[in-house]
Amino acid sequence: MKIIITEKPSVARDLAKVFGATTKRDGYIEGKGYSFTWAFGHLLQLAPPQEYGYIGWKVKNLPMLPQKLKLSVRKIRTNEGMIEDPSVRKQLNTIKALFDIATEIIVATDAGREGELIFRYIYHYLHCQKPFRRLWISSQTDAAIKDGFRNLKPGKDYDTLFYSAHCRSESDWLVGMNATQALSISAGSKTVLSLGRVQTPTLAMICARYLENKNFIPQTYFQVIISLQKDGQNFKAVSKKNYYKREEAEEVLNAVKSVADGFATGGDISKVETKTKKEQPPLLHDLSSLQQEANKKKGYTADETLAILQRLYEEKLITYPRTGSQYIGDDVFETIPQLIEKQQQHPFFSKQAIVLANNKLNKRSVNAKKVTDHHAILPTGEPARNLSPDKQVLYDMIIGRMLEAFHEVCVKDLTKITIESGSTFIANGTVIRSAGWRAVYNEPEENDQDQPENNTIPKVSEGESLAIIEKSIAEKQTKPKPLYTEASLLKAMETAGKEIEDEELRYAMKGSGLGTPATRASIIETLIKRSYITRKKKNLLPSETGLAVYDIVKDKLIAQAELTGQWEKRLEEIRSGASVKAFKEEIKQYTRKITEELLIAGKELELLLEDQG
DNA sequence: GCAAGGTC
Repeated sequence: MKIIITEKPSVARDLAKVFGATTKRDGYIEGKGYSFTWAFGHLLQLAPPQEYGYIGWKVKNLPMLPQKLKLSVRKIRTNEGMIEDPSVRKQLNTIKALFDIATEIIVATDAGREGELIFRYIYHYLHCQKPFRRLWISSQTDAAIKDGFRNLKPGKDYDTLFYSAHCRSESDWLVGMNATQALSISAGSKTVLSLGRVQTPTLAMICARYLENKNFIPQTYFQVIISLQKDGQNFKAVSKKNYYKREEAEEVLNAVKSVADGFATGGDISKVETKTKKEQPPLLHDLSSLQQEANKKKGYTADETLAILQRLYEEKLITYPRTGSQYIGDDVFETIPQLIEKQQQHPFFSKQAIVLANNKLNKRSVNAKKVTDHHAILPTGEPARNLSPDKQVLYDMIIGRMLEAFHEVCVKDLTKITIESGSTFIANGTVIRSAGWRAVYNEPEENDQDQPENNTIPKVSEGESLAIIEKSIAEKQTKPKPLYTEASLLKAMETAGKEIEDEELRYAMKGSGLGTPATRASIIETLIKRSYITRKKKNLLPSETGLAVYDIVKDKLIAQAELTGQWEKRLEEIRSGASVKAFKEEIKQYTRKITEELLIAGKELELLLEDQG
């Protein structure tokens, strides 16, 4: 019996179907000499400190540096505290029984670092010794699966990938557990003050933005606005300069030769520039972009969106949602015309679905090289009837984005007119020549409010003089960067590291950022659970505790996105063959250092937390 | 009581 193990049940079902295996057993599917079993994510986790004899949270235990970290079965929280998850234990027993009778093991967990770790942890925990081969595919179409099985790789080809995954896992444990205990103990052990490679830089971003916003001193400035007329059509122009004194603006205003001042045509057109701009459609959705859209448009939290998507996925209405790729491969692209055709009955999108059916599809979102473990989120094409309102909203966002992504470019004429009337004024106009993908939602763009755009601008030419029928002064204020919302925080986590100065570290974080698509929502929830941050309307605000923790760690490496960059660089080196030993030693050193620092620094928090009661 | 990672 050949045993295939996947990361999650849905993949096992897809593989079994291709092989024609149809007998459903408890925890696996059987047929044609194969058994397809599965994990559900990580079944095993690094054992908590008490399993090494570090009982209670005590300074004498710190830093906790066990000789060897152990694995233990995933736990769930119950009224009696943390217990082994019985469904996980049961599935491990199923996997063990299958491994015991296996003539061959084929590893089909997701094609990535964590997928490798999910299998290796199971394999080691079960003390399995049998050789295994690796399936490495990034789409679940029949063709991709068949091709993948014809090209199974020796398991050992992925040993270094496992080493890098293992280092990631152990390093997060060592730094996170020790830093958390050190800070919590030295602050008086009244509450859990957690710290970690991902959560602490995330907290730092929220706090830094909050303080920047709070301490921002707005500056008043003035613009002079004129209204011109041509052939009975009005449009606005704004002074080229901003003025910081009202008197200056008034001088400029007074110099404007308006009709009221006795000038029938006091606005001289000195320049007309028109250029055509092609605007590509947005890419297909990945989890993060969808969470951002759902937060902006509907106020859903990242966590809520993920939960709703999981239900849509379990009902087989959408493809795998926890993806970090906004692309699909050519094999999936072949199925797109049918998926679009199915939307021709859609109450809102039918018209554009019909338009698309008759158009050549835009292939901007088609790039097999940019498909990582999973491709972009798509509908499966299964009929979606009677969805709850929440599900309908997200399902429609996925459909809408699919239609946009395969649509034609939007073509616009951008016109910039320069007008002289005492001083220089600028009018900007945008005319959409061909809406392309923008026809899907048909929503106006968000404009830069400093430069009002005229949706239509009459045809004018250089040398013409137009009537100025109105003039006024607009008083404005400079604005701080806005507080983070979940949408902007997700974006910031994704792109964290883009500003890192060291080129190598910046490169190492490219395409990863802080956390992963699957974990960002839970990182935000952790910060809320610790009372580090609160939600206020759409904004995320730091609490007193959050700010106090930030103040203690803000200059330390643990609060910087660079830490992830440094690790990613080393982990990639390990994946390509570098020694694990040196990195592990550095992590130990860093653990000792940060633990020692926090045991001292946390004392500053003790009084503050007492004050809060 | 604690990390970050995965998923029902």
